Amino acid sequence: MTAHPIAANDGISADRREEVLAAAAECFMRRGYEATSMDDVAEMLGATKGRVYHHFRSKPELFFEVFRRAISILAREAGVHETGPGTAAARLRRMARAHVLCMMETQTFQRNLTLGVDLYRFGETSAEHRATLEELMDLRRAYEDAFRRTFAAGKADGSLAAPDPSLAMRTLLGAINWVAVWYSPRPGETRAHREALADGIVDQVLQGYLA
Amino acid sequence: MTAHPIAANDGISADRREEVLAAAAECFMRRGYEATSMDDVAEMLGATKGRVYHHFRSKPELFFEVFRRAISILAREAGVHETGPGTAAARLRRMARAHVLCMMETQTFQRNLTLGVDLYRFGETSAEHRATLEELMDLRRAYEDAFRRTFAAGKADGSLAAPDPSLAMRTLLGAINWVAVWYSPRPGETRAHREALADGIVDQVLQGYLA
DNA sequence: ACCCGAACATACTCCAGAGTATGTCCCTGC
DNA sequence: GCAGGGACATACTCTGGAGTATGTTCGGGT
Repeated sequence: MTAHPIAANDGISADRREEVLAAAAECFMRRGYEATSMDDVAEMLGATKGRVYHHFRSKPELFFEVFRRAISILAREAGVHETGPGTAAARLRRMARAHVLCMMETQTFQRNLTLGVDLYRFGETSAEHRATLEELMDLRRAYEDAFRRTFAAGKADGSLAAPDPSLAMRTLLGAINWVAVWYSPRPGETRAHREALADGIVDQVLQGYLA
Repeated sequence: MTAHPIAANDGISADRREEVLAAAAECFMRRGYEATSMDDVAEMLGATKGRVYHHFRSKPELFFEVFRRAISILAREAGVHETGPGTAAARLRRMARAHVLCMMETQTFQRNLTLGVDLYRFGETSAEHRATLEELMDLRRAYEDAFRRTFAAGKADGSLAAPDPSLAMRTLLGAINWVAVWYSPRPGETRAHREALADGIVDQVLQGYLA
């Protein structure tokens, strides 16, 4: 965070924390939040609980970080395309395409978004955690709103035909979020291959919203 | 199952078992599988664990029954429309519409389908449970295949334009499965209201696949 | 050479929750 | 009217997992 005299040391430390975060994402994605034990996360690292608790205060906070990371990736990769050249339809296509690629390439993080929403709906978290969850849900809502706004913009500039932008956003996001559920990378699969697949998906799905 | 001398008694008993099943579905949907305790299910019934364990041998078996019920509802309500009058596009529309209505009206059961798939992907269930899970996944696959076949039929009869029926099935199911995630019934909502919403969703989503 | 703190590992505590064993009530058939 | 079993409630056991307290190693600063 703050500038330390030895920047190199800070970078190493951050990397090791990152490893823990990635292992946690993997575990949470596979077994779900509750079924994942802190020992599971440690085992995946070839380490012990000590290491995990050294970097994260508790299991909820570890999960929250995974969630936060997932959204921040989406916002950076896909959300940025909201402001860009071309019609609303063109921008929406770029957003959706980037979103699908995120679902495929950072699947371990992205699948935790759904888990987080479930946790929110009827979590028994108390006070402090509740507040954090609210904040995370706001981040998610903010990201989704980019899609909603773009649908509305498409209605205005005539490039999209969405009677209900809110509903359109939900069906579109449903279709492309679902990618994280069924997609698994083929061995020896290249980036170009994924891009082609993403294009195919987006082409088909977006067909329903074009003017 | 088998015909008993006193049919009335059997019916009453079946109803009480049904109550437990519904309570379990509600709990599993809210908290997820692992986070739900057998005491939670009992508490929702205003009863104790004794009652739950009287009707179901274990927690996994209870969940499996919920899952099985969810698919059987889908197959009965939506799957049956695979064989019907009209073009493949018309049949697909009826299937999708019924599917969406199931997502809204039997949400508690349907949301457990996703949980089941997650459980399957990396469950630590052993031997017997593993076999049951395989069987349940087959049931799900069989249901999804109805959509896949209908897309293929639409390619043949010229009513649908799906280059890849398998991919089309996935994006379509993604969009309409997602309904169970975001939909919650408005107070005082009528069946007609839900049907209108379902029509709106299906109209929009199907647009992308029409020839 | 020594100290200190980051970065872990080890060895505990403690509770929630699955499963069980047993008791209780009531209805039904004889 | 009584024997038996279905349909639970009560009262346990026992393990797994979150969190903690304490030990250990190692690299850098003085």
